[in-house]
Amino acid sequence: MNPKSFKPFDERCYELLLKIPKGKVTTYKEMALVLGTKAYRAVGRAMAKNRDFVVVPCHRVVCSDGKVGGYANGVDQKIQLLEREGIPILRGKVVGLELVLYRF
DNA sequence: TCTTTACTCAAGG
DNA sequence: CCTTGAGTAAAGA
Repeated sequence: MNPKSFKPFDERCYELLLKIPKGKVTTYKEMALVLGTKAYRAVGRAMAKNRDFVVVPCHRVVCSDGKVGGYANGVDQKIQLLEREGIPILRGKVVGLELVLYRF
């Protein structure tokens, strides 16, 4: 067994996402950091292709700037979901990202 | 191999 | 606000 027998990159993202409690969010950057990579894009890309808008709370992932980023089901939908969980969003950006940012 | 992509950072306009 | 360029990793052609 070699130390490189890691699960698919996508699966890693999902596991992390599932750890995010309600009312909290994470950034693509934090995800990549925890996964031990710097390919912030790979994280977002994994979501885009899977768009687990039911299995995985990918709507709780935003940009490091607090910008909502994107959503396979529609960015507007993502914003509604976040606001519903108690996360205020203004002009497509999370208000007080640090306050709702879940750190692993 | 090349291009595109739900990213990020830095720099210039 | 915008675009470039560089860094990085995965999917598709």
